[in-house]
Amino acid sequence: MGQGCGATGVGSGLRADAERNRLRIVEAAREVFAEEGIDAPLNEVARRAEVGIATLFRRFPTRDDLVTAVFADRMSAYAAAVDRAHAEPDPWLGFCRYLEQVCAMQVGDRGFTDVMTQSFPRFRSFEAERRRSLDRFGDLVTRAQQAGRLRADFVVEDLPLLLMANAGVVSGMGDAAPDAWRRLVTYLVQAFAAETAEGPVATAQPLPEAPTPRQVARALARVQARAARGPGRAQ
Amino acid sequence: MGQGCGATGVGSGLRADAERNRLRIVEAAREVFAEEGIDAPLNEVARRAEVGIATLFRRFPTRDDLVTAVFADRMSAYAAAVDRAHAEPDPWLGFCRYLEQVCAMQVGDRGFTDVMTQSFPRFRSFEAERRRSLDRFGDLVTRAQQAGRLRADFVVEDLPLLLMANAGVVSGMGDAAPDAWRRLVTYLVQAFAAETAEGPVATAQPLPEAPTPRQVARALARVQARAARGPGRAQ
DNA sequence: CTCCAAGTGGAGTACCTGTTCCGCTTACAG
DNA sequence: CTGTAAGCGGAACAGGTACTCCACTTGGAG
Repeated sequence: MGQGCGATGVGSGLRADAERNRLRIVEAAREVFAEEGIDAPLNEVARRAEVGIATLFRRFPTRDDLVTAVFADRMSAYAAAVDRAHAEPDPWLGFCRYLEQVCAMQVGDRGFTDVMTQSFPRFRSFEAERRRSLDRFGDLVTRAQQAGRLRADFVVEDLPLLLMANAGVVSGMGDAAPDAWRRLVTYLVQAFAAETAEGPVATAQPLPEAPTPRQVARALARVQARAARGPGRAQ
Repeated sequence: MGQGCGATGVGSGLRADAERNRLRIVEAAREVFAEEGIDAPLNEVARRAEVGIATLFRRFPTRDDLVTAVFADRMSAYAAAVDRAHAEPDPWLGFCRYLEQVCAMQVGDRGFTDVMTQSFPRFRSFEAERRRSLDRFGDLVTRAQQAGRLRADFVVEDLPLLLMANAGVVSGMGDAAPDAWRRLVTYLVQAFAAETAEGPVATAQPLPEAPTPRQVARALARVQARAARGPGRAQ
């Protein structure tokens, strides 16, 4: 007698109206998160989706479930970027374009910036993708170094460094100067060039130690812990 | 008959016990702001000062009053740094040291980072000091450029850019990698060197437009507006 | 010592956000 | 068409923070 779940065709297992609401919620969350970051009030998401708050919580019991659903496709794009970079025949150009693309992704979407800089370990579902991307980025680095274009003391951990710096500029400048980040990235790309490292300035001032992978991991975990402690404030 | 205000000696105009409490509050706020940023709950400040919440609000009617009191001396230090830089005989060294000092000030004090990156226009009392510092920094820039050590396309608006980038790294890495910011600053200093700008990489990839002073001002104002709208969240 | 204005602390109010509960509605299988 | 489980919405509860009010205490002038 009536197991109810009709499953009209796909394996969603949701009633048609429920599936429709789910999509409305994700769509609304995409907008809200982009504007206010992933800590935006969920009330607002439900309101914009024209859905009761309970419906939102029923479908996405935790904020992270919602974030995961919202940014899944962007994460794929992030993962795809490194593959595109590998396809580029010129190692240095591939390296530079990758940095620029990744930084560009942080622009105009505060939510994705949050996900990129604080939230990798927070969302388990993204961890595998992130790890793979970083590995592939390592290949990119090696290739550019062997071509003699990227300085030898560049390490993969400089990528999170760049992402955090870029996030600072993006969130600091906001829409008042939406292209300011390009200037930072250009400065840094020039600093990353092998010839810069061989110049007298660089020789006189050696690069300080990069953060270790463990340190980066701890840093990201710390942000996660802070977010867990208090879902408020933060800014 | 009794106008009450004894004024023990200095012009504080406060009763002795009240003055004592004021100091306790500022001291507590200094600690709390350093740890949690300038949006930290004021409850916590009052608790740590062992003072009733009403006392805090009576003495500092707005959060900004408290922030101003807490960071007045640090702002003086910030202003003094540019003078020290001018005293340095080598223009390039003075320029570099200034950048490093200013960035170092953002480390280990989340509150000061907030004040430096979001809050200049928010706190009128600091506006004059900031403007003067930026002017003096402009002299530093000119001097270093005339010495042929600083690239000609460097502009004073690159300083807020650097501060925002640095703030991103400082808050992102936290105490997990407390020295990571040095690596960013070193990269950037090398990028700022004149010889870097003359290299083939820089020539191939010209620097994008810097944000105009107006854009920077608007960016900072925007952050102020957001902070005014909702004293929560942020993080 | 007396007195009172300055000062105090904590309870109270208001607002915001997260999260759950529960009675009502509806899609859809039979 | 009908029954029912899935789904729904909003009220209610909970916790945290900003800010105010007011009855009580106290420094210090005279």
